[in-house]
Amino acid sequence: MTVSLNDIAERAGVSVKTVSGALHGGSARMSEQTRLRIKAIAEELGYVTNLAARSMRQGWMPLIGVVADELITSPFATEIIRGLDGAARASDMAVFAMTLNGSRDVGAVIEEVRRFRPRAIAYAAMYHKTVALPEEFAETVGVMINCREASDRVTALVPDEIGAARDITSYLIKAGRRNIAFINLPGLLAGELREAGFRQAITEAGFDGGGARVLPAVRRAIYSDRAHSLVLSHITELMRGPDRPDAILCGNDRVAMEVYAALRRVGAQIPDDVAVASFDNQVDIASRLDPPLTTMALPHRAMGRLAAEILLAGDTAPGELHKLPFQMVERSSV
Amino acid sequence: MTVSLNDIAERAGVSVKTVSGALHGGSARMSEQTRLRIKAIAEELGYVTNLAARSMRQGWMPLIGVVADELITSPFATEIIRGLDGAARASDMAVFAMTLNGSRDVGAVIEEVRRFRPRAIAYAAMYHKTVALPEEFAETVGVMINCREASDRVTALVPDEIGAARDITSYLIKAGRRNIAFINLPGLLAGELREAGFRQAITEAGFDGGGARVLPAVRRAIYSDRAHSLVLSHITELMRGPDRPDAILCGNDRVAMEVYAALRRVGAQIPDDVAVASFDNQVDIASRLDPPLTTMALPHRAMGRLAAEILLAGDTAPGELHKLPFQMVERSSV
DNA sequence: TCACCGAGGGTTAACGATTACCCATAGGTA
DNA sequence: TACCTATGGGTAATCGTTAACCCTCGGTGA
Repeated sequence: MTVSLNDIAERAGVSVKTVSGALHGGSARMSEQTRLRIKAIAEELGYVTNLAARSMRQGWMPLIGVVADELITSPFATEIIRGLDGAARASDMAVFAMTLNGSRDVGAVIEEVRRFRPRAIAYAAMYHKTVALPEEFAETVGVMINCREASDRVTALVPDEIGAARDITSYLIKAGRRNIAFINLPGLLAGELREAGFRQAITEAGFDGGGARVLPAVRRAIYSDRAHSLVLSHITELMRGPDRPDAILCGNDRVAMEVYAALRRVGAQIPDDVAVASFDNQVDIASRLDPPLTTMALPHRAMGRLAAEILLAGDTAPGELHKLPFQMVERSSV
Repeated sequence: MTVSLNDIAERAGVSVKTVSGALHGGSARMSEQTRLRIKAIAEELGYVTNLAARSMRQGWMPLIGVVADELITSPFATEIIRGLDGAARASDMAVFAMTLNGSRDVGAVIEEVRRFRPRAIAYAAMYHKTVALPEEFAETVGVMINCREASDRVTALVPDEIGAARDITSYLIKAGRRNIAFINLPGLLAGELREAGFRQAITEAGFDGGGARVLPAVRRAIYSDRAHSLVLSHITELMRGPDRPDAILCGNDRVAMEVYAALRRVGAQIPDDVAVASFDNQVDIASRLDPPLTTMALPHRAMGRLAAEILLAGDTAPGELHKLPFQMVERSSV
């Protein structure tokens, strides 16, 4: 059914190895004429390289395996795959992702991926977190993306949450805001780190006494329809209180969306009365809010790209931790 | 380096074929004792099946190849992959997706996928559209997902846009709304079909004269920050005019988001003054709007699942067109 | 004249898993 | 006793590609 090198060899009246050399071996000794003739026949017959067969000799398939922790449900985390894919393609590799949707255990999925003999394996998380990788996979997985392994045995790529929080807070301060509240998402690693960065920037700027407050945003799950209740009460309290903030930094864009709604309820204007800034740059939300939201974009694409580069470089890294910078997207909410 | 059947056979003192039978061949004649002993050794040595090697005999890798048209940029279209994955897994298959990001031509990407010798190939689009597949790939691609091939040579799975529009319109009518405006997204196949369904439902209900109007929503690209300008002017005009609508059906959730903002500007209450309904159920948006948006959820998951089932059934379908029903998600905007 | 060289291409042995076919033994049966 | 069959397992070919090694045939310098 499918065309093999053999078929081409027969048709061309040469040996298989000559065909192989003509099609793939860049430097094989061979007259240009023969090479062209063989290529023409391959084209005519509709030959498609069989990578599985090639992999028998090579020992691996030209694949970067990705074990993804719910990745698929995240709208913007697909950027990770995009970054991986771009860098992989440069080495003529493809990305092969497998998702562990909740119930299944990590080890089993890693083994499933290994059956395809990828050149290297990465573990990617949907949101920044710490992951406990089973002992025996510490050296199977080459890079952790958007997460770190509990005992830091594996090289990890994570967003620089603290730095981003410091940057955006400084930005608010430079914009003249002096009384900044931070509405955080409790229970998330990213939230904790962002809060730490926020505090650092406030302290460094030297006006802690006056303004900074940190409030938890929601208790319910992110996808709950009713999550905004807490935000509304906080905002109402803040804006009606004696010490009105002139800026609100949000734990992420979703919180910002709720903050927008709450501010509207209490009649506050963005950015005139209150500036709003946030993290993530979840495009559908951030660019569509009214006014469009200034936010720190997660370095997902960059993490993907760097991951592929590290994996393909092949130098067994000693479990470093790379913190990648966010990028500020200035819109009109500040 | 990696463990092969040979290594296990040596260790167990049996032949390779016996090991193969013990590990994979369910019904091979063999004492249970031997089977268990071999399995134990395989486990101990950390054996992982080499699917590439197996594929040499089988002729294909246990993969469903997916050629995805920008799929990766779409937050909710990942549901297609999820559906595919679920159904594929039931047959011990994996999904292997490759994205054509704009510049590259379809044929080249299909060939790239074919190099991995997938059992079958699907073509998936990010949003409902018509695709012109190069002539020679009409029989390589087994199923079109969320799109149809221009000349309908390939079995296609698409959302039943017309039916969905009729359903949601009828729902608005049943809710007592009599003056319904449809704010559409021009230039999209889905928009055209939804509009047709809307008109059908209005006509069937018998009160066309009074209320239904169709207005284009935006001219700019979907991701433009300034896209909402047109919506705002339309809504202002509608709501201030003599013939105020009591319901607005939106071309999709993004339009709805802008409609919300516009209605707020003109001081209209949702759903008391105006009910709002929409299409897509883009969760981040629909469930977070205030009030949460009633919308028709796209059957992405179902399309993925059905695609895998069709591909794996193997019966060369004669280019049918399957229209899959949306699911209504009732929230509180109606 | 002859050993040598390089271009061009052939032979063959892997790679790992599967499978069609064959063999040996034990126990039952005519 | 001779034959048959079920059980447990071995042998070797095969899939498509690559790579190590070999062969042949002009031409060339000594």
